[in-house]
Amino acid sequence: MSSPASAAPRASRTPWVVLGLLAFEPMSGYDLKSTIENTVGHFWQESYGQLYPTLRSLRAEGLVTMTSEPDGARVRHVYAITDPGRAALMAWLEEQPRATPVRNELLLKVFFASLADAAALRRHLRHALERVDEQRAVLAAIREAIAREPADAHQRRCWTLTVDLGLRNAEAVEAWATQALAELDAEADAGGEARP
Amino acid sequence: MSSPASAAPRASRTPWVVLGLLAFEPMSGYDLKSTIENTVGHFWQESYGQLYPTLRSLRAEGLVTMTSEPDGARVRHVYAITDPGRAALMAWLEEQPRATPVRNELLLKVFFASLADAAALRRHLRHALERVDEQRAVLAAIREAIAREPADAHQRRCWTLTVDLGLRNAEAVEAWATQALAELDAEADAGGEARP
DNA sequence: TTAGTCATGTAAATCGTTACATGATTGG
DNA sequence: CCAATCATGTAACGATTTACATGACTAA
Repeated sequence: MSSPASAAPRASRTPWVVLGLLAFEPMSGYDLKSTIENTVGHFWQESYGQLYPTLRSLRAEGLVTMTSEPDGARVRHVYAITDPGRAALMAWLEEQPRATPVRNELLLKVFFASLADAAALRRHLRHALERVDEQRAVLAAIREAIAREPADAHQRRCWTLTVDLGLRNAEAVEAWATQALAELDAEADAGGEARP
Repeated sequence: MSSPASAAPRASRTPWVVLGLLAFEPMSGYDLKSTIENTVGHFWQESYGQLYPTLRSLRAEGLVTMTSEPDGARVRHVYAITDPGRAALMAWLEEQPRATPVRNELLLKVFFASLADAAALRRHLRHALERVDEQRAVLAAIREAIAREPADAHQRRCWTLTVDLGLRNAEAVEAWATQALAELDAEADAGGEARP
């Protein structure tokens, strides 16, 4: 008795990012993309291929409206959140966040590193340290963008909190990779191997 | 002149997890699933829906072989890595890891928390602290599983390194959430609001 | 004039999860 | 006998990315 598999429930968070940002300010799809990069970009990304279809369906559901503003020969499509949109967003914000599955390719290569040559592991660890610096620069830029934004204290605090965890994670990776490299050096010295 | 979009390049890392584990020991699809959970589960997950099709295509490419071992009335399908499979795996392990996009629903709710009621943010932070404890238990179990495994020192070190970063990340979240809750309390006291 | 950015999207393909389907074995 | 677990998968759907397509505006 095989009834058709009813399959996956709606799980995309894209609508919520969109509604959240539109709750601060009406914007175009293009603006949404760049605002996402400049604010939540260090822990959340969206592509145009997700954004535009999402805007279309949110509009169909009545959670956002679109107005066409003439801009020279072009037309800007500005989206704004509606009252039902705000209500849906609030309800979602109250819900306990679902665990977002973590996938870390660096750790995968570390886990299997004993199958490759010994230099590869060190290389990956040093590369991770370089990326920590880049990440710090990204976080600093976001922090400045927040500082420039006219917003009340509570709003600013919520935004800054996300940067804070980003910094702590960067520190965790830095301490981990540094210690790992030091231990590998110590083991190599003890084993009498040449260090690359 | 619209030639058909050639679309996404092969980006799945599932084949590499499979090849990596089979490089340690031949296994069935079922074994792969549970081994993944017990070893790399804290930073990498795979579903049967990914594993079985991947095993099929790896076999078609000659990177793994399948042997059918009778097991009572059942048949166990045991997969083993081939020499070309090992070569492909080594080459991948040498490559610099691509950045795996991070998506964190908790931070999304924190970022937008000023749009919801003030209690929700505290609730999410407290919930995060609880999940840190669960995560520590998972990591401890994996550490024990590694200790039970007969493996050489270097192999064991690589495996343990992944657990170490997991622990550091857990500490980062704990420190962050604890500090955030304390600061929110201080602000609430200063503002004269009731604390939930 | 040319590079860069603003701006709006679509098409194709792949990635990945969830739910389903099926049946044997094992321990209590 | 029954529940849990071993064991092997597939179907359907939804999520997401990448590449493409198009064109206006702007500053050097």
